[in-house]
Amino acid sequence: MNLFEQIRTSVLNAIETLQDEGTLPAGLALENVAVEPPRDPAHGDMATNAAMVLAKPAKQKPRDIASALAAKLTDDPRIASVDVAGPGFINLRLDAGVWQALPTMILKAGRAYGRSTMGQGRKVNVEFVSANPTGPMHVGHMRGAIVGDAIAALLDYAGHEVTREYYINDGGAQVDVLARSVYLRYCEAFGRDVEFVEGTYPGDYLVPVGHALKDKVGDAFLDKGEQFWLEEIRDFATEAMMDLIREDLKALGVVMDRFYSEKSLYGTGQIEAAIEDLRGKDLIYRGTLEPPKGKKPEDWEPREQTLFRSTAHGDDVDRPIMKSDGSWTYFAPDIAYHYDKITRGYDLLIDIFGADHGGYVKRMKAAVSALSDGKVPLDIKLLQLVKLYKNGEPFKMSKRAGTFVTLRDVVDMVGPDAARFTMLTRRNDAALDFDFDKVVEQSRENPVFYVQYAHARVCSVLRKAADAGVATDDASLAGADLSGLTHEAEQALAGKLAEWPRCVEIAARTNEPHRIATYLSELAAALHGLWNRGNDEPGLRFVQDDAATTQAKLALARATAIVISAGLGILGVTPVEEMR
RNA sequence: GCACCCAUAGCUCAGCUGGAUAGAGCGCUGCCCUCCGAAGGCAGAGGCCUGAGGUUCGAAUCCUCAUGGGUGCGCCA
Repeated sequence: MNLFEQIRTSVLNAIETLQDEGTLPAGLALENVAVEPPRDPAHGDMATNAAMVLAKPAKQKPRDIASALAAKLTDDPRIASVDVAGPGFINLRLDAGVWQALPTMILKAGRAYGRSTMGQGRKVNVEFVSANPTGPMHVGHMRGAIVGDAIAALLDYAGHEVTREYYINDGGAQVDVLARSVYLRYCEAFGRDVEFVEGTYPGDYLVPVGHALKDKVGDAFLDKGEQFWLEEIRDFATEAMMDLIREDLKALGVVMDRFYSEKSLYGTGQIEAAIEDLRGKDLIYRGTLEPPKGKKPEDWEPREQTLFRSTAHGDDVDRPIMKSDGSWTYFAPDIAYHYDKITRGYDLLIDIFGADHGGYVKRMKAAVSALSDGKVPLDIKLLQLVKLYKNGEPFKMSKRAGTFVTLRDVVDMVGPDAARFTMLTRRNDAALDFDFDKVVEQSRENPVFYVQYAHARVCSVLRKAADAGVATDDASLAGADLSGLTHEAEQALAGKLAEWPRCVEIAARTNEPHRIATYLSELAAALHGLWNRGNDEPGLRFVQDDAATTQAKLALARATAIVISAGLGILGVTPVEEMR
């Protein structure tokens, strides 16, 4: 399926032949032998670094190895010509038939073209969003939701068994604050005057929750002390907030496989069990931490605490897991939660955090390393800020003034597709500019539009051909004879299509979905490029006078649309059939 | 003070487990629209890949140091 892998196999076979002949020594490490698209298309269709990689271990000159390899590679019927260039690159030009076969293969495979088995069914847990259940989600959560969902989809496409998971922080003090805030709204629902003092959430999104509570319990909690209602309102309010969050996620097109409650870890012995596991490894002890140098907290005083020896697993200092009053710190349930994930048998854990949680990466990795005896890797993606703009001007939001941009606001303004694609065009560790006007702008500079437009153009030309009586279903196009597709612009597009499986594997290996978005922009550019050439050279247009030629060209176009559709599918974006 | 992240064209950013002459869009300059969708197209100028060392046949990419920016740093999650 992956043309680059197929040719790489051919290169490896050629190396083996040379080894059998004694030209090359046996036992060479071949992992670094790569077959890649050349930087400059003039160099050919593919290039391999084999000779340069093998030169040192084989104790031969790279150019000599290259010449010997080149001679063997010409035996492969798919390889039309071979030449040695530069320090020892072997440039390959493939037989035109190889390119011409590609669209046919894609038409037969559909969106499965590019699927990879590299994951080998390994179980992966992607934990993302995990916003506190104290209010609606904002744009920062949105980037996390989109990136996490795309990573999950990407790994699924690359052959992993993926679970999307959300950790509900419903065990800390912030849900008590939520409960008190809802209590105020509840009182308000009875016409009382209330005051939102320091330490409560004044947002009006709690107004309906207060009313709902009134409907449920009547005046049972009115004029009662906190001890009578705190627990019940906490549960009620948390559930209401989670309903809100689930709805927002749904509006974005994100569906979690599991919501995992922090509270469920308390009183069940799970935290204790995780800590006991660490204690059994001699990683828990009583001790006193040094104050941080340089910036010493005002109220610093030496204190003996229960600590996790995270330094034994790469952290800078050991971390407290218990407060002085004997209750757990937030870190303890986090440890227990990850212990649970490990126990559930995942081969890989991925956490998506905001960049402001960067300080917790080392300790979390240390915990997972300790709990799994180094067997389960934890990859933590830190997401940088999203900066909002409106028409080029910074869009300031201030919680105090109440002009707080929620995830829902953004989705309502630009739609889930534009929001998702735009959020996936940048690396996670780069800050992202999000301009409300630009993400819906229909122009070359907006990649969302550019990629969608390419897909719509193909759909449009297929409709046009169908109107002219050409059979344009995938099965018919798969039967077309593509031997007439010899133009370099057509081959460039086919070459881009050949890169798709490779792109998927690189993106999946690095957990970087933005690579899919970058690839789609390039693929769209190749399609638009070919289309534009058709303006000057009528022979390159997709719809020709005779049906057979038209079908051949449409096969290439339709294959492109299939790959765009598959790529957008990973990003969670719906491909459109027309732009109107 | 320490840790982590970042630094690529005037601007916003890509850059493949290290590969050949570092790419795209915007902006700029010059051409082009009787043509399947010109909500544009083609061409051109524009770079010490922050700096200095190192590893390597080969470094924007890996390592060290420096500089500049972001984030965080014991009973908040």
